[in-house]
Amino acid sequence: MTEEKKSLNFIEHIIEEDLTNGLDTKNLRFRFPPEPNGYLHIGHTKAIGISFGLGLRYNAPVNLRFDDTNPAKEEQEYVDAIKQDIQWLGYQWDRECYSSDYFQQLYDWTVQLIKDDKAYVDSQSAEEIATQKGTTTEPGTNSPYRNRSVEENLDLFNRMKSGEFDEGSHVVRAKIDMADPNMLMRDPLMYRILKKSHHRTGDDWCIYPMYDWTHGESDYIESISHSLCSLEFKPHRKLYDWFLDQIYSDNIRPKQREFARLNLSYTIMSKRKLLKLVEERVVSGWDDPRMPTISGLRRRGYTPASIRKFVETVGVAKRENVIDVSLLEFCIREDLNKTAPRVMAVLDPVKLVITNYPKGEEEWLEAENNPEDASAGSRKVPFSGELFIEREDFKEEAGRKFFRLTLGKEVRLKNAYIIKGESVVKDAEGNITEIHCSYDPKSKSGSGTEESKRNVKGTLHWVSVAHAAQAEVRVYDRLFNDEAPDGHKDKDFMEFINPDSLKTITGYVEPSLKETNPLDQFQFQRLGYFNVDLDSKKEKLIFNKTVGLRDTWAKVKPTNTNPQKPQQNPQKEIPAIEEVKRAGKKYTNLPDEKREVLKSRIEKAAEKIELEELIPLYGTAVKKVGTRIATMIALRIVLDTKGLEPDEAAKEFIAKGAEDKSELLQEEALNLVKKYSL
RNA sequence: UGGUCUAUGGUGUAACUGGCAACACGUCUGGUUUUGGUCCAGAAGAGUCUAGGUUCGAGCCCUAGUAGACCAACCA
Repeated sequence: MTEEKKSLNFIEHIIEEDLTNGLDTKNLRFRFPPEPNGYLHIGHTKAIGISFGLGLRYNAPVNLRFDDTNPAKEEQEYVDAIKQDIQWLGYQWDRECYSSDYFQQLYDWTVQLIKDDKAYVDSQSAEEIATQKGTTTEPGTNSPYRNRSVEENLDLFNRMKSGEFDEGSHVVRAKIDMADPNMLMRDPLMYRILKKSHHRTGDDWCIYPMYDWTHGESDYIESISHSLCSLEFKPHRKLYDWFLDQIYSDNIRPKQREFARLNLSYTIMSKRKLLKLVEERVVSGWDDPRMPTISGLRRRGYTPASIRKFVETVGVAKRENVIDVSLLEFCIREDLNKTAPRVMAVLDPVKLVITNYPKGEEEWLEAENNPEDASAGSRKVPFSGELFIEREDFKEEAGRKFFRLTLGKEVRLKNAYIIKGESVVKDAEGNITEIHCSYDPKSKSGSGTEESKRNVKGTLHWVSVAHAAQAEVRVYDRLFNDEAPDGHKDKDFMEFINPDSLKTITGYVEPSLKETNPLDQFQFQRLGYFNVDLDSKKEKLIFNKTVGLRDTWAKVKPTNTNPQKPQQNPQKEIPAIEEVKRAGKKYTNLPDEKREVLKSRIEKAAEKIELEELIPLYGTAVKKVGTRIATMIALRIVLDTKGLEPDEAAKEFIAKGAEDKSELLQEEALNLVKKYSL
């Protein structure tokens, strides 16, 4: 299609196969079916990305379908939020559908099932039905109501619909098999009575269909060709197909396929748990920038492109996975690096006085907006004799790896002059209150002088004290201290909440930032990417830190407060005999030169092996030709280095090898035969 | 305990009909750079969960085992 030669994931393989088996590309149609009972989060973007991505790839329509069959939990507010989030991500659905649109059709089909003796009304309590279900190891038992007559069932179902009965008094069940090893096939519920008002159908209905009875039929009604969902629905597939069998005539037959859901390290994805964070005020709301919700990410400064790239990069497969947040961070940095204007802001200020700068002077210096984008142009920033620089950028005594400002050394002020540290002023406690320096007037950036082109090792960002604007800056850290907060059986995820996930600081920003709008994005040079918060106003600027710059310096600093898990792969100590086996496995499958490498590896390992150690290998080695060869080579070396004659077991092994089908093995064996004249 | 699914560098995903295990992130070098960013060049790191089988040849096929996940809501 559009891309060159991207490898296909397993779902694309399935589709390709269907296509070669005669499915018309025109009949391809997908769907994204959220339940409107909460906000979308980063986990959903995988499902969204898969279905909408397939739509784009095959130029096929994708329906947005709200799976709204449980009025107890669903609200219009969520419908609206979900639509907004999907649009913001940049995807376009074909039709906007609702499962509730199919209530009548579902009802009619149920009547048909009852007539066909495939469904019945059960009048037991929920508890009774549950105990009859049996367990995963024991079959269930039939309901006493299972053999009601068609007429009675029809009558009861009709009266359920008309509101004659209380909640919980009757349900409709499919008549399948109470002994099926798949629990979902043990006469699953199709309808329950729910006297609740629905956000779309109001009080039209007081019976509502269950998920299983709704989903496949909705797919069928909409002519969905491939119905993609996450792995926990795998057991539902059998039921999905059974229900489809009952009503299928000749339309497109939808196919459910399942993929592994997305897990992100240091966060949680469950709607229930996210709700708890909101309710217990751990975060400020669903769109708190620390939340993994789409709205949280948006407020944090993540772009649609970065999220789409992320989803694309994580891939699609069927095994459980935990994706490192560093990949998400990479995606947003990559995007923002190309697009975010560079500005200067000082978040932990210390005053820098330029002693030889004319008192009261100021000048407006040219500053490039984005070195990655020539069309971004430039702007003017005010400079004066009193500046703020980052406290971290100065050290009285510095090691040779520190190339920021120290006494007696030179650094460049970004877009300005080269300065040299002269002295410090301290308060009574010994804290530095001012740093004094001198500047070289001829070194002004862009002035064309020789001094302006001089190379100094360090470059510092700064703002002018007199011109800077004050701003509140919210710096976020991960919400949880644990890689998998909800992955512990014995501990609650709330125990892992990071108490320092939000730091609110007051910083100084260059004056150009007074003219910004919420959600505008910037790179604060040398610090990271920041955006303007939704609550920011001209009188009170508020910025969110989206993500820091990649920082290799932070890693070598002794005071690294953000401990990355040390994940150096320890060199595994492999026993010599194991080495021979391993090398052997691969032996026959390689070209000559690579085989030589392997051979020398075997030979080297063999020097450490005793003759007796090889005996167990004669047995297993008979099975695999590579192992046989490796063992033969090892045997040769062992005999050589120890100056031994082959024992009985070895002789037998050699004799077998000399008659082997594999020429490589024969060759090795024959050498030994000759050498020891066997 | 029954059923279903899964197993490939630290992480995630590839490897078509069996044929030199690749890509991205991360890590580490070096270079460029008025951001310790970007960019450029390079390196280390897996022999594909284990044991068998089929095959000239297995990550891929077969058998058994092990480990993990999912399944007993009038939720989706």
